[in-house]
Amino acid sequence: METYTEVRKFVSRFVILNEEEWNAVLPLIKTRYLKKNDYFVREGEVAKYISFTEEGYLRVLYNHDGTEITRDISPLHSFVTALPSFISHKPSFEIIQAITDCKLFIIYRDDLENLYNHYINWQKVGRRIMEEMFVETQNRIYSFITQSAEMRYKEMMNKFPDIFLHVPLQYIASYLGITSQSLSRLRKSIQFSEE
Amino acid sequence: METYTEVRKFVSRFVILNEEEWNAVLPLIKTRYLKKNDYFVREGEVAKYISFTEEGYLRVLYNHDGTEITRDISPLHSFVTALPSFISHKPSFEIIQAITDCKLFIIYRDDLENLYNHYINWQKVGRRIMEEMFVETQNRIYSFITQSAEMRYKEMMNKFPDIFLHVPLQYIASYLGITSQSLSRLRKSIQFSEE
DNA sequence: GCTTTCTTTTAACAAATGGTAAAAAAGTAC
DNA sequence: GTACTTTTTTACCATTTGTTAAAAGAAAGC
Repeated sequence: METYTEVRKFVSRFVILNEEEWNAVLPLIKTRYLKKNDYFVREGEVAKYISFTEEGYLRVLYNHDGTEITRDISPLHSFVTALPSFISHKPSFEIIQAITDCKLFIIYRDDLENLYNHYINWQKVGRRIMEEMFVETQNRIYSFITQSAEMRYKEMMNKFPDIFLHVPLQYIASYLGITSQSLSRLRKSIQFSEE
Repeated sequence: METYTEVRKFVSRFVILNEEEWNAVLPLIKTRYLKKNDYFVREGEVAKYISFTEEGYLRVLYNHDGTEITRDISPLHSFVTALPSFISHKPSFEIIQAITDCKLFIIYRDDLENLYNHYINWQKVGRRIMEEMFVETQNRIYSFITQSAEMRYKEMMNKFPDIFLHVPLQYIASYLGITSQSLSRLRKSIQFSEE
């Protein structure tokens, strides 16, 4: 029997739920395993679930004139979905793919909607998580405006050191907004300036 | 007596409220006028209100080593606050300033919190608006990753033509992530390629 | 209206990043 | 283990954007 310890820890950062509220979500959670490179959301498919990365890393990308643009790499123990599709019920231009083998906890959109509509505190959880993710994304905007690629790279190393152990550099380069050749050059120059 | 037509229109895009729910917000809304260059949130001040720009334009900026970085320019009829401060109750590093004379509808954080806690549908409005703003911000991340400054400029021209009538170019340059000199050069080269 | 201040533009050079191509390294499949 | 595929690195040149400084233009104050 799953205990969903990490999910509960995550949710508790925003709203403290009583036992009834917490128990309401338990029957809605399914477990899904993905192998490396499997898709969680394919291009053109409607995103019907939200997922929590219990184990492993996902990336959110899209196809830009044949080039894969990685917009996000999910940290461990975070919620991920292709939000534009999830909220509009329209086909997703965003693709979600497993970077490593993954164990995901997923909830159907309709189940989540139900939960939201029956429990004001779950509605609040949804709002608070969105607020937090919005602020995170704003900070990333600031980093694009004010920082060089090198600084963005170094900050990412500090903030998510574990990601560098599991995620190909080309995805990281795209996340940082540069080509993998530029990232390679950056890494080389950093290496020399450190020695 | 204010009718808050634009606010209602905005909110209705997300959730249809019944009269009781709608009426609940009316006593919470205050009107505030700002002159050009007045501050809505000062640096170091806690953001105690959210505002809706009934008239005029606000910008969200912060001080980066003495340079003002404009992270956002509010379109007409949109909600604005310094969210990190608003949700954490901590002093704001973000500054919100009037670019033009403004008429704002504002709601105190505590009043809004109350509204959220008494009406699940208002909680839902908050969540849905946050989702939407999050998606908007994600799209801006994509534009930083995939587009040149010139393309970002052109897209902004298409999307917010009114902003260019009211907002100094230096703020727009910062919003686009470039210097005002670079924007000036861009505009010149676009002008020649059009003729 | 004149002066002062702030904003925008211009220019020349510097630095950062992209594009193309190919080699090297690492990972995967059989 | 070998062949094959994918990822990362290297190199060279092109392009974009930044930096510094100054001039031109526009707005604000008196």
